[in-house]
Amino acid sequence: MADQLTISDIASKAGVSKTTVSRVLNNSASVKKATRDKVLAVIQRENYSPSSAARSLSKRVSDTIGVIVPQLNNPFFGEILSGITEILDAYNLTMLCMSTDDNIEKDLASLANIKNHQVRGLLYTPAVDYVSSYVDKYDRKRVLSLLHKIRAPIVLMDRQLKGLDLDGIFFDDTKGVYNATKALIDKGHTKIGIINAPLGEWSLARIRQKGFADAMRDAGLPVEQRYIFAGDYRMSKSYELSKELLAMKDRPTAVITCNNWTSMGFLKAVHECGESVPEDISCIGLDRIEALDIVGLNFNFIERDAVYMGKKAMELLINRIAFPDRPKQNILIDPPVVIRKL
Amino acid sequence: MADQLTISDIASKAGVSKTTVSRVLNNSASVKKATRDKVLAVIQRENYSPSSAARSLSKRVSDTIGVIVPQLNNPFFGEILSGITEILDAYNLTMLCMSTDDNIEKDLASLANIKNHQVRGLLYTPAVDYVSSYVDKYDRKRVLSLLHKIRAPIVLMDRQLKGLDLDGIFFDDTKGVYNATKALIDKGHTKIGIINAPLGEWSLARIRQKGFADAMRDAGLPVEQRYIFAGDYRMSKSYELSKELLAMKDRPTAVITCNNWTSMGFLKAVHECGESVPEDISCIGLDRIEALDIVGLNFNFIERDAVYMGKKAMELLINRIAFPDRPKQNILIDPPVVIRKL
DNA sequence: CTGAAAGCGCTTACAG
DNA sequence: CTGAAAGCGCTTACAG
Repeated sequence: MADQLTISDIASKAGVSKTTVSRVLNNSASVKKATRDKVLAVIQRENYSPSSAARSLSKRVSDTIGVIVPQLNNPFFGEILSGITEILDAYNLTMLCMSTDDNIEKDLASLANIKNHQVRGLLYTPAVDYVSSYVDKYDRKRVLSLLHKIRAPIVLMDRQLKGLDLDGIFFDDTKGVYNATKALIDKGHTKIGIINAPLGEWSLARIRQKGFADAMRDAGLPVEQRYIFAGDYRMSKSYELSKELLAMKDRPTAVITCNNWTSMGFLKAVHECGESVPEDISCIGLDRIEALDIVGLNFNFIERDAVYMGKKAMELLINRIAFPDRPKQNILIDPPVVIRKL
Repeated sequence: MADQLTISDIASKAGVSKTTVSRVLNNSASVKKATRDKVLAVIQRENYSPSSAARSLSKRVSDTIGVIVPQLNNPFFGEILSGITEILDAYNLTMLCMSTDDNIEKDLASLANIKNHQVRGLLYTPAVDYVSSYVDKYDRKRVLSLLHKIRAPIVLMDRQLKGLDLDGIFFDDTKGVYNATKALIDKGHTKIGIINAPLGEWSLARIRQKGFADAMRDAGLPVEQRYIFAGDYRMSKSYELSKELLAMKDRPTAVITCNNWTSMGFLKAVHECGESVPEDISCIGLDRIEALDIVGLNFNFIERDAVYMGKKAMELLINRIAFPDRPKQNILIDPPVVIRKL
């Protein structure tokens, strides 16, 4: 078996020039129908498909898009990827996928990698909020420089980078948490806790906190500092904090948990204390937890449809590739609050 | 800002030839220390990194590995990806990721795509069991031909393709299901059902069924055809079948559910019927369902560590790339049965 | 409608 | 230890 079929092989077998083969491959210039058919037949018969490396090199862009997410074993991002691929295939694009583990160095390395691959576009969930003053100035410089060097369009997913003129798609967490908090208040709760993350580090934490604070303020309720817990959106930390919360003498009667793992940590702590939700303490979490829903556990949540986010992000990117000069778009998805039992 | 820095720019700035720059980039031939340092300094200062397309074209292999999985929104595969990336980064490889949605056409398209990208290797979970007689002969031919054209090493993950001399890593589902069934029998159950998938289509279904049948036989128990349900490893189908099962007059007292979604569908049905596990009917599922575990729902399961599988698969691939001629390896992971409450 | 030639940005014998 | 030159497999002006 010959090594790898090249465009020259096809050209000679079809009795035409490489140029012509290239043209039918790319549907670029007009080729006489008879010629085209002949070439197509050979391509078909030989099962030829062009090398993407060669193609990328001469076109100066590849047929790939980059996807950078902070975690791959979080179903939230799995669903985003799933949404992305739904659209991707229709455009003959391939996904270069990297996970940064919420780590700055890996994030920068991924960005550099993306640059070298000359992707057509990038779907990006930054590992940290580089624009925040919390982040080291040097790291901010580096990320900005890399972002600038990636000539392809970039669409932000789920996490904002304020002040950078980029397309983006986000959930309106402020509204989601506001509505969730309000639901709790309407039910009569006044002592409401929240397990979130450090506001400096996470823009997500800020917008979620805002929804909470706004709702409390609108109801004339004070925001008690001691009812605010800063986790890291991971389960184990949330579990610890929840234990603390549950052990308080004057503890909250309801809690907002700010992502799926935070909710899991909370529920674990509640269960271990022999208590239950919502009998002993109420809870509304950010993100559906499918399994709980299914077994009728009455878990209340703010629903973020991640598959939808992935699809929309990819559509934004496709549009941006097609129309580079249109003003940037930021889509805000309104996440409904689903109350099973308060 | 200049368009894109090339190796020529670096060469001229450093006052050496492209060849020399290439050599320090690749650490290929020996370069005088002074020269190397000079070149390195320029690369550093200019923040240069070579185009991967150009590199791939001249080396005839890319710096990517392909990963083909059937689903991206199943946490099982999310965890596999997560395991893969843990290893990947250390080798400066990038992951091309595709999802086939358990669909033959998408699977073939992905394989073709992988071929064009000249990946260094492929981690592959086939959409269907191409070797089974159930699959159209023409499709089998096509997949075999594609697999053959991908010159890079291939490692199978989770789903076997019997008769093809490939590396692979799998869970010993036969043993897992055997032990689970035995646990049920030891507890006194004799009427045991199983929600699996069609045996012809799925090799996974066959090995799981075998574990079940073996355990029944070893216990001298008959395998009742009407207690065997063939779903499709998706939730909605399992839900339907479970409703049927629960409505049987002489129904099983215990059920084996053959993947995470099958378990979810079953639990949903049980819950909707106002019954509970294990009081009204016992269950052991394949795959942990983290959320249930956490809220103390006493869900029994056969534990498949998907992150571990991803890591090991990647390690197999790395080894195969390094030693192309060693005999192929097949790793069988023994999945423990975790019993919470029977 | 078609083809010869140059070029994309690297690597790799080959020569020195 | 270093460099000039050819080549990887495509695409794209340019010319006809």
